[in-house]
Amino acid sequence: MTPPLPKKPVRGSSTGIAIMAVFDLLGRKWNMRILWELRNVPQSFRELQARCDGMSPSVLNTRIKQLKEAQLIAKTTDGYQLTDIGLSLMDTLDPLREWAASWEEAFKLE
Amino acid sequence: MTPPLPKKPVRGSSTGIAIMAVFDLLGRKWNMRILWELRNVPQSFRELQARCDGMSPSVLNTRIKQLKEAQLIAKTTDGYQLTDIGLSLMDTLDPLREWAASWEEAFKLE
DNA sequence: AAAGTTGCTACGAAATTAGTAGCAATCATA
DNA sequence: TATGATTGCTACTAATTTCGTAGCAACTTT
Repeated sequence: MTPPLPKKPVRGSSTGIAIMAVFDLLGRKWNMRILWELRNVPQSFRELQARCDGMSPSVLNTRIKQLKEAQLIAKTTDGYQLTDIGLSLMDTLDPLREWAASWEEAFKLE
Repeated sequence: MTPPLPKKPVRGSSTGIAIMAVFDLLGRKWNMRILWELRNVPQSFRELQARCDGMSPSVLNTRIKQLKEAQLIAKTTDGYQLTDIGLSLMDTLDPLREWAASWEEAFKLE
């Protein structure tokens, strides 16, 4: 399971373009959620697991490894937390919240 | 495989919050990529498949169904294309390109 | 009318994800 | 300082997802 990193991509993408690596990384189950849950507070393994609906520890473990390798999170004395780049990713993904709301609206109008 | 929709989520998320449905939907392999490839040009099934590195037609087919159900794409005489909401999603995701570039930078500096 | 193209389904194999159990290390409490 | 709880994580199996190939019916093109 080659982890997606820029420059040396990844799962079914032969292009080598960074955005494809992003799609690959974020397209794996739980990755966005994990980063999202870490956006405000550093958390321990088990805290994180709990916040992610009790996701299985084996998967969480591999996700953590990949996200660390991708330099999006790091382990500190406070637990796992976003790196600067990781945080900036969450910042650029933040408008998703608003979009999600309008998406939801669209469904109510049916 | 319950498809993720707002209000009635989804795979391992019990919250019911729209953003979680987004994470679920976009967290499935190929979904972001498919939307991304459609952002400028409507495309036929086989075109789309080709652009997505020849992804397997069975998966593409189920993805198309889900994305249609989520009202992000629609089938027209020109092929599959983004709906308005789908397009707005791509707009809010657009800054990812720039982020990906800086992410890549961070790796070069190692 | 023959040959190609397109959209899609079937189906078995491979890979990913889930779930449960458990264990060594640290921490807290008594 | 013994005891019990908590934490971080690994092992292992089962379930689900994804892949890959083959193929077919409905068009289109020649």
